[in-house]
Amino acid sequence: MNPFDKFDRQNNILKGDLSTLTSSHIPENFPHRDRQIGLMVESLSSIMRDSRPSNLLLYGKTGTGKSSVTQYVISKLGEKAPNSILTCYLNCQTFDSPYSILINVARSISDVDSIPLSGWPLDRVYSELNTRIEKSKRYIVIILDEIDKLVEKNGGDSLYVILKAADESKNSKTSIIGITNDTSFTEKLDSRVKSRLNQESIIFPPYNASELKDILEPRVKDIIKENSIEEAAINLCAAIGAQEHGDARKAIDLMRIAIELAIRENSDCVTTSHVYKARDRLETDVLKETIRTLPTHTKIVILSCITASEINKTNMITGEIYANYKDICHDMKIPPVSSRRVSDLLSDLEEAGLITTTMKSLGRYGRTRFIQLNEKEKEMKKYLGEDEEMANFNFNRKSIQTRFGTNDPTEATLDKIISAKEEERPN
DNA sequence: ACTCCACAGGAAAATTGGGGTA
DNA sequence: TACCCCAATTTTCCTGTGGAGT
Repeated sequence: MNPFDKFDRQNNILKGDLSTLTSSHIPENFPHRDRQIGLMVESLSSIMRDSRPSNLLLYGKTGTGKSSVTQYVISKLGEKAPNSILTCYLNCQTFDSPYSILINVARSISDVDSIPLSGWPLDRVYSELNTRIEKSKRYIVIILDEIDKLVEKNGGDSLYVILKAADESKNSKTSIIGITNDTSFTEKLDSRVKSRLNQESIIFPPYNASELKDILEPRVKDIIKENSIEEAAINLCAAIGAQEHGDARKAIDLMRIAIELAIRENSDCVTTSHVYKARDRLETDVLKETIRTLPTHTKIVILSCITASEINKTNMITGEIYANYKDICHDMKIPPVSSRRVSDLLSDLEEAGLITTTMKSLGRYGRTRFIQLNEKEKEMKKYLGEDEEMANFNFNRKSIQTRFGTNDPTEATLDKIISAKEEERPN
């Protein structure tokens, strides 16, 4: 059979465009978000009257519609009042320094590309931003996604600078929308920032399964031929999304992948088994992407964890991981970073969900973090093996002897200490 | 009660690399 | 070209700490 036959064979399922089932797609209506939309519109339209700009803070876990609703509302307002609203969307994970934020806001106000990515003193960027704001005479809405990252990284300085810039603009009205999934976010703020930022907040609660179904169903019906999807498949997507703290993004991604799989299998109907397969694939995709985008030294650290765990099985501690890491760097002829730095990289890995660490004190033998790889160890190793940066690492190497430096309690002692500890606290 | 391990993690110093000015 | 300024990243230096050993 000619492999290209597959190409022109009609699929039995799709009648519309599958790309409407991506999380970046902004739909025309948002089930169960009327209240939030109403509040946002109310608040934003008050900037357009001459009243003082009020800043908004949106709370909610991932996939509860914060970003999508924001983009939707902004675009609708833009249609109502063309050429008077200017938006600037920034993800604070990527742009986390005062400098990069100011630059990006300034650039989106007017794209005269005169501000270099580095080199200017901050106050020059600041005054340049102010003149651009005043010149533009438009309403400016700055959306700061994952705004909590700004506080973690440098104590909220960036936030203060940007709020001040917004406050001081005279001719134009500038408003800031902060998006966060950290409900305790405001507690970490310093009071001068808090009063400016926390003027109005809107909460996006997680979706439950039936709400997720209301989201999925109309979108699916638009692009799928009649009777080409089991009701149960939709329900399952909704249920899995609801389990994951009411995550609509996950439910939507699952649905899309399930449909793709069904098409690839050339079946007539999307079934629950497609959804289950989609769930597995989604998981591996996320893991693969997480590992691929890790910085070089972070990759080596996770590699160090993996090779160490192959020998040690359990109970890896920071010192061992670092010693092993240095060995690997030596093998790969890469200069290693300091142990202090590796300590931070381990925290990064924990945040990325690749490892779990527990602080434990071994009394005489110090206090350190115990490191456990997550259950996808084999896959992680495989993806690292495919990574070109890791190409000259010998994946068969085995060498790790360090344990507690020179002052080595025997393995048995350590195990005793640990098991004694675990008996104390069974959970 | 006191010691001391093996780090955690804060703070300051040093390095790196982009950019400006003369 | 030489030299200065700047932000970001890392290193260096440091203080703090839970609990087994003594």
